[in-house]
Amino acid sequence: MIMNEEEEKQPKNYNTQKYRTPDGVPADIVMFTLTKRERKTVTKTLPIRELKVMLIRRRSWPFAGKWALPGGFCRESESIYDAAKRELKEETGVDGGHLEYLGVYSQPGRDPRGWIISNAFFALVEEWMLEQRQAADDAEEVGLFGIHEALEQLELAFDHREIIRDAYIKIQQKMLQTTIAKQFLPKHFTLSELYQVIQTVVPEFKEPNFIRKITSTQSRQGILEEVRDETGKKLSSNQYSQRSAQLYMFTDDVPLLSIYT
Amino acid sequence: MIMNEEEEKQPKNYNTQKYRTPDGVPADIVMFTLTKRERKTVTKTLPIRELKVMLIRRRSWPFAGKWALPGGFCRESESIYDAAKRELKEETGVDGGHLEYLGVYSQPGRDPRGWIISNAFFALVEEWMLEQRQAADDAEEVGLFGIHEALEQLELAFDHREIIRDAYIKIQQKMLQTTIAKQFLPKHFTLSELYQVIQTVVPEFKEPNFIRKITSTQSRQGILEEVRDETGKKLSSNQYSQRSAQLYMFTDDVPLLSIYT
DNA sequence: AAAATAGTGTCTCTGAGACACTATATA
DNA sequence: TATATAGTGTCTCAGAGACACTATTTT
Repeated sequence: MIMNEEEEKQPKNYNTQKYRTPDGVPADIVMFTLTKRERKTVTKTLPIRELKVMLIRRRSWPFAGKWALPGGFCRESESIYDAAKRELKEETGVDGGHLEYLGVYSQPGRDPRGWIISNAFFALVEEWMLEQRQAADDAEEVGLFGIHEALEQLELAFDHREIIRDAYIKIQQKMLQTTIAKQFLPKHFTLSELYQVIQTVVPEFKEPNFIRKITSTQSRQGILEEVRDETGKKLSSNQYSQRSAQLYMFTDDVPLLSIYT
Repeated sequence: MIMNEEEEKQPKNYNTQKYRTPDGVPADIVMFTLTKRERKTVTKTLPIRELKVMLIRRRSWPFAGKWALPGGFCRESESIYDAAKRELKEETGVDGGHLEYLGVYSQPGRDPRGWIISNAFFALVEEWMLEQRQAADDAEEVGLFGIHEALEQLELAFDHREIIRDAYIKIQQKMLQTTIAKQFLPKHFTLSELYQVIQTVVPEFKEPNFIRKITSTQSRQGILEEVRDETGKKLSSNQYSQRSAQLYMFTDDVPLLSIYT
């Protein structure tokens, strides 16, 4: 911000505490991860994937014993996004991961401690980041829950059920309309893996001709690219199947969708 | 929220003012309107439309004399959305209009008055609502500016340029991906009007076969519906053209887009 | 050979895109 | 009659959807 001298002088009679002010503005984070569990079968097969949410069991009032989103109060010297980033790092020990703003939760009475306005984020992190966290700080009870278990069976603190529900809706939208699937995949992946990741987050997604469409249609060509070696030969992998499958990677293209075209 | 007795008892030693707390959490609103100006031509023609933003000239420190978004501080007894709704009503005198959350602005130093975290909204209102406002309260200087004028030429208070830019990006996205165009149209409208509204908000939008596509394609049939009278006869209007044009209305369908299908 | 997954051939039908054409009303 | 806007005829080609088929590798 650029200001000139004149307007920068704060009037002597200006009092910031004239009105009741909030008691705190925390950032709470819905941390999603996609767990991968190898299946013990006779033949090679894709691992079972599951969308999970990380929660922390509260130890003190209010909602002691209930599960809650990780989060922390924002400080005056940082933006709310910075606070969320700091919190994410504290929980995972890692700087990376997708972190995105979700919304503000300000219903009066949502926090018995006072007038506390929460800013929610969601993060997509890798499973190992959370495991690291659990090892580092075993003073706090950390849990990884399937999204439906968290939403339907757990006793949650504050309005965190609502926040998790909103985050789930948003991640499903984003999974179909952006390329965040890449957050849950290695750099190079097969189309079956991609399909499985999409279906894990959005079970309703069904696309019988998925491979055909994604490879043959002009409009989709932009977002995926075949992986090739130095000589230009296409690379494939048979990690999860008998016949080896072509490897793909996301490009940096962000497709723009419209209902009118 | 349902709580049992036990956990609801606030510990005596709990002090909500242990830490520095924010000095206020306002809701600021980017109020968009689409002005319609009749053209004086020999033949009937569509009015010229323009996307405008309503701003208020600040009278006191800080940023006295600069243009700013309308807004007001949130009270303890209301949610931030309620505060925005209240503010919108104060400015327009009307309860209606599309009001949607935009995001939080919390960069340290953004407000010289202290630690003030703004929650931005955008609203789509009709022009007459703002005219009413201007008449009601002539103590305050109100201005309607073209979006590009506001972004590129005006001296704006706080970080309001950034907020307006973000709101502009969001309204453009929403215009293409949802049916908010209906906020800028009468209940019944012609396809030329719809096309013009879309182009006014998103100048890059070009669709030579617009009428053909929107009427002939299955996937689009869901969102628009022909207007008919009681006997089922299609209704048309020649308000803006020689030959009368079919009238349409939006259905309640919300199309779900995906980059993978 | 059987099984499992990857990927193709091929057919049908919808719809996008282009452009010239017709239709309706007004100056 | 000229003009302005609304809307259609028609052709070509891309691509969606279905389903049987082939390809590759492991058991």
